[in-house]
Amino acid sequence: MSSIARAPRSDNRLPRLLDEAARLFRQKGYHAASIRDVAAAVGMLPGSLYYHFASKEDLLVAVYEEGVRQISDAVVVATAGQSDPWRRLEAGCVAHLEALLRLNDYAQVVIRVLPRDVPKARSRLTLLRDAYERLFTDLIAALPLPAGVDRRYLRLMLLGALNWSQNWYHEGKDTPKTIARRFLKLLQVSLRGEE
Amino acid sequence: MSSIARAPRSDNRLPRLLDEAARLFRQKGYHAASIRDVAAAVGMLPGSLYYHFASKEDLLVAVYEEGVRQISDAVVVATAGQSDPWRRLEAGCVAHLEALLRLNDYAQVVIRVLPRDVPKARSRLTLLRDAYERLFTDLIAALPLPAGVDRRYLRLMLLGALNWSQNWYHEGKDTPKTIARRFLKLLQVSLRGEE
Amino acid sequence: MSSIARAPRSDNRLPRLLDEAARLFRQKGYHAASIRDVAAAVGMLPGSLYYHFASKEDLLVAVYEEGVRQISDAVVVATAGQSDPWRRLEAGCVAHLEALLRLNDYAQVVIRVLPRDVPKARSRLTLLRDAYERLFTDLIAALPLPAGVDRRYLRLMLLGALNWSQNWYHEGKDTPKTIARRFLKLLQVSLRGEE
Amino acid sequence: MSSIARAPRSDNRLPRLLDEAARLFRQKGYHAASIRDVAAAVGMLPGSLYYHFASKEDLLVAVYEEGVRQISDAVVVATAGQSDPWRRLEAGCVAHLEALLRLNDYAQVVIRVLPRDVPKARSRLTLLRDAYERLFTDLIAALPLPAGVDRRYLRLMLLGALNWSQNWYHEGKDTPKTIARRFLKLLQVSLRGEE
DNA sequence: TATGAATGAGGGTTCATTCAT
DNA sequence: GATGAATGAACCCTCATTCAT
Repeated sequence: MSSIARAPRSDNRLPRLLDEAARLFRQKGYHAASIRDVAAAVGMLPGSLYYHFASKEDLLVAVYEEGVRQISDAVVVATAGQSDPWRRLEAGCVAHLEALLRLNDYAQVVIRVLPRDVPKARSRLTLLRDAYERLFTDLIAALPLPAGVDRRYLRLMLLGALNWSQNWYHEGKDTPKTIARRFLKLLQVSLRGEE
Repeated sequence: MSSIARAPRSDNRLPRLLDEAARLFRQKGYHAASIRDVAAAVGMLPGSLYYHFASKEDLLVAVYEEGVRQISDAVVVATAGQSDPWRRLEAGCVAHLEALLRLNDYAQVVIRVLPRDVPKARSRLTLLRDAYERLFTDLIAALPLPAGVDRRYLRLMLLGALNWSQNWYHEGKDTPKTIARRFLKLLQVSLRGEE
Repeated sequence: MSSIARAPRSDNRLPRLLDEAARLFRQKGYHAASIRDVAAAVGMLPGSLYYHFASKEDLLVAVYEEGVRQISDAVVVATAGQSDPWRRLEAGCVAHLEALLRLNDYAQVVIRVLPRDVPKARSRLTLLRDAYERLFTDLIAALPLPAGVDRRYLRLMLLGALNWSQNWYHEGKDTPKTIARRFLKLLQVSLRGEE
Repeated sequence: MSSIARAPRSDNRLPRLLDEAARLFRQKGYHAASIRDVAAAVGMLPGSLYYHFASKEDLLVAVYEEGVRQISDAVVVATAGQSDPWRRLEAGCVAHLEALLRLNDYAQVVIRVLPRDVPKARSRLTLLRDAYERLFTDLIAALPLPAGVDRRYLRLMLLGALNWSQNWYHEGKDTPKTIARRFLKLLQVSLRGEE
């Protein structure tokens, strides 16, 4: 009846390894973050890292996978609370941008490290990104839109604008939430007077 | 009166050096393109390059400068032919995107190589980018817009979306011109039916 | 009377381990075949291998031992059927060469991996080789030879030529049997006309 | 008339680099001799070596080339003094073996490092070896031999036996010259009494 | 018998850069 | 303007091996 308490899962350093990799890839980018940096951050020797990952690219892919998982979850959770299509899209964009700009090393890596900069992992990274973007394809598919609006371009424009914000955002000014909402507003209203 | 015409331009290889640097930075990115690669492409030895540039960052900055110059010229020339503010903006976006996606190694470097990826040159690169973006600030300032529209966000959204297209564009489908126009259209019309 | 039959051989993987080690040492050589390679080939982890062998050198020595055992057996069996000394030598050479070139990973390792390439095992490997070569010392001792012929050099020449054939033999042309016979023939006849 | 003495060829360290590489490859074999070893022996940093050679394999090939050159020269010079075909062959074998066993790091590498142990350089090494062996093909072609003697096998046997002597030779006993002569003698006489 | 996780050393190689000539 | 030769640091990675479990 009394069961012996099983030893808690071995004090695995793999999660910390991923955390530090995410942090460094986000901070310095893929090329500038060395395997040594990552290993040192988790208190390992560089070679030890290769017990967990066969190559630096594989480490990146693992971070990407986790990044996509986390940001997907964030978007799914955020949109679940809404039923109105525009509200749902807005919630998704806000979640996306908050992960991207502030909260989440993993998610930031997904946007910051561009597939074309890592040829050996390019296709895998692209697949992961594409899978994620499908969430937005769906959110946009649900929008009631005027005839003739190309939903694909709507997605590309919206996500492009959001993702690019990593290049100009500085903590302290507008919040991610504000940014996302303003971008959406620009799409919702007509900028041409004659309408 | 007739002075002996001195050959005004030595056959120096600096232009080719910049051309090849632009090509390689565009193709591989900053980190993956080595000084060796660039030197080899011009038929120089790596050390010789340092006669022209004090560091790899300086070489990048020189390419950036030329890139900004060329893409600025392209935008200025394109907009010069138009007087209607929206037409002017459209012409600017098309010129921007064509340089970015197809025509111009220098211009592509300006978008492809992100300042944060090159800490030692970051501020210089950012200054150059900002100077260029001012062209769009002006184009957008001239637009007749409904009250309450934040022109700064309009610029950030539009340029963000355009710049990000480097990440998904593939030659053969839509042309840069089409893409630019569709993005603008999305901004011009109201996506919300009720408006 | 009937004792409980103990399963005499556990399903232990040591034989397969040796087999794969032999295969890999033969295929890649000692240095290029890593403990990882061997372990992976048996479906073990590298560390697990150290339950069976204290070091990579010990593993090599074990393969060598088995190699010498097998090639010795082959030679003994082949010569057993012959009584004429020259026939016996020929049978031994053919058996030696067939093991060496075609049939036997273990035997091939004995010739392919040179003692001087593995300093830590050098003396042990040399002892094993020497023990094996004694078979040929005996076969040659039994030959009726003209006076003045140095039997030691005969052995060195014959075995050297045979062993070196690993460096030029390609499956498909002459068979090991043919090669061995031709070498012997060259020794048996006089190449100098005047005799 | 009095010309200004040109600066003696730059005190190039490449020759020393090759010398030390030859020495170490001969001493330890290809795999066990590291780039770091070679560099240290010549007083360079490991990376500096790559100014001269693009890879470790290329360094080996360069040593091989020099080895083949030197041993070829030795054989050519040695045989030049003789006119009798058997004497010429003998002189060639003696020169070959002296280079192989005692005198010449470069030549020893050619025999000690086996092409199959260096897959990336295999074909190049084999070509070099083959070119060298053609000297012996020619020497053997010139021999007056009984009908039916296969000269190719004669070459393979002779060179195999000579080359393999690296595996058993120890300074102090018989000299290379003696060894070469004894091997040849074994071929020249008939070992079969009845012939 | 093995695994999981790591060590410590060292592998070959590439990098941006320097500087005498 | 450029070369030839090298530096020093760092690169990613692989090695044989260890040891608690």
